[in-house]
Amino acid sequence: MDEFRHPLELLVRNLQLRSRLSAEDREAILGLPYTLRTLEAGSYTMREADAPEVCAVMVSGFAFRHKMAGDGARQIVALHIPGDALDFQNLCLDISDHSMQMLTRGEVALIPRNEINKLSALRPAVARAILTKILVEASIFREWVLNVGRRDAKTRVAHLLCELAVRLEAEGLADEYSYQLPMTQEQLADAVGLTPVHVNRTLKVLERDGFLTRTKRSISFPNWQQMRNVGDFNQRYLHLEPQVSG
Amino acid sequence: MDEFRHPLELLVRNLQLRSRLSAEDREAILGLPYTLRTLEAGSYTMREADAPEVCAVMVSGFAFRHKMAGDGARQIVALHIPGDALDFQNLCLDISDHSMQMLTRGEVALIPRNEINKLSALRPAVARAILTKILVEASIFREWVLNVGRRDAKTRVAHLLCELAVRLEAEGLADEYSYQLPMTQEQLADAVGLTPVHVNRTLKVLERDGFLTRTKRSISFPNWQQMRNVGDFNQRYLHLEPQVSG
DNA sequence: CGTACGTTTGATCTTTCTCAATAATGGTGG
DNA sequence: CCACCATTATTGAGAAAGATCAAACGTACG
Repeated sequence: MDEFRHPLELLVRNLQLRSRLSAEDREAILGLPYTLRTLEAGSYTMREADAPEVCAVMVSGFAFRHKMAGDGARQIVALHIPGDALDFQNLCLDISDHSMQMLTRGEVALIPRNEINKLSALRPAVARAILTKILVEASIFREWVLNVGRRDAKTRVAHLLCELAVRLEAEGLADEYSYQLPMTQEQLADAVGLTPVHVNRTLKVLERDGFLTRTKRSISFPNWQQMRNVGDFNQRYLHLEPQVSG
Repeated sequence: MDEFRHPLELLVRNLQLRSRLSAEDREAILGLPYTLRTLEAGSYTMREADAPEVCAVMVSGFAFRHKMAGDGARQIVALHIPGDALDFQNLCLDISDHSMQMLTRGEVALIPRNEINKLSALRPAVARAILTKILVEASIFREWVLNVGRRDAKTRVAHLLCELAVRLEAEGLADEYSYQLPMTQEQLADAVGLTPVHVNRTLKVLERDGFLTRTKRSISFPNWQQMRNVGDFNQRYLHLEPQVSG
């Protein structure tokens, strides 16, 4: 079942999580011109103040979006998994307000920005699917604000882990709420606005209390219901329930 | 100079901060059907889990977008000023993932959702202007995450005040970096992820050190350059520099 | 003029950070 | 396969930012 797969297949599947696309729409997306590129962990796909020219789509691997505070502190503001388009957020903006880095080694399909605009103009359903995806990303930002602003360390870390589990599951990249977490505790800390030391202690507590199991970089939840609870996690903000119309 | 003004005039101006609109585009927006409504401070324009049917545009007054944590804590995730559309964020989403409340008494123009969609389909420049606005709002969310996640109390509060100053100024609603701040310290606290008590102390420090002056609900910055500094504020993320194309 | 709401202040407590050291782990070259 | 190095994870002790609790003070408005 691991036959050849079109690199943009995952993007199509991702968009279809929330939008209906006709066969022609799907074909049109798969027909977009792209360049496939393999990137090392840590490499940048975009830097703050850059002018984005292509739209990268994650084919394999993980990436994160981040901003720096004046004192050098880093805040990760989003995580991206295969099927995500990394640059929908810049579609109409000429200067990037943040940076994007690979979390792991992975492949990325680079699509010229104007090709996406052309396609959107031609196919309203595609335009709408992209807009929907953009709005869901915004929803995730809002939840991220809440997470970082109003939840204590334990809840905060648990919430992030829950979000990743559900997103990976929706994409078909994890099952039974167990997945590879390719983040160091320092990156985790930058995502939740804590220090690495405190993230470490928090993970230990979650583990001690039986909410999660870690082995190397793999993570799993013995009791998903309980984990959701600890993480104050309600997936409504991911808008995965089928959307009907507009 | 306070003659009659079309309620959607401010929306048009707002969109034109980042997008070019032709005279016909502007007319088309002003031609949208709407219902004008006056809302009291504290009233909701939308609740989490609601199905949004109209798109509200702020004509006068202020509003805020917020989410609740499981323990009852509230996080304000966005502030809106006249000219902002409150529901672009829900344009393609059928269930709201957050709530919106009036900060002050104010007027709102309610536009049927599908009218906006129809107009977008008809006028690509309008669609693009709306998308741009949506992306800028997302950028503000990202900065909000950074603010709440990685800045200390003083910087955090200062940053929020700076953002409001610049946004109001851009809209022509404040001058010389002095404006009416219609928020209680409790609301301010919910916006920056602190307690009201600590916000109070922080404001006092900012005042004592000469970074700001407060009289009633009015606020001003004796030295804007210094204030920006304290607030670690760089307005790039507001994308107010003229955008050229795509 | 009294009530409700918002602000201010003090005292104390907690969570999280900081600093520092030690232990694993993974990858590399030999 | 092993020794070595660089990262990452873990742990402890002490410090600090911010939270909590409680009370007093203002102010606006009916």
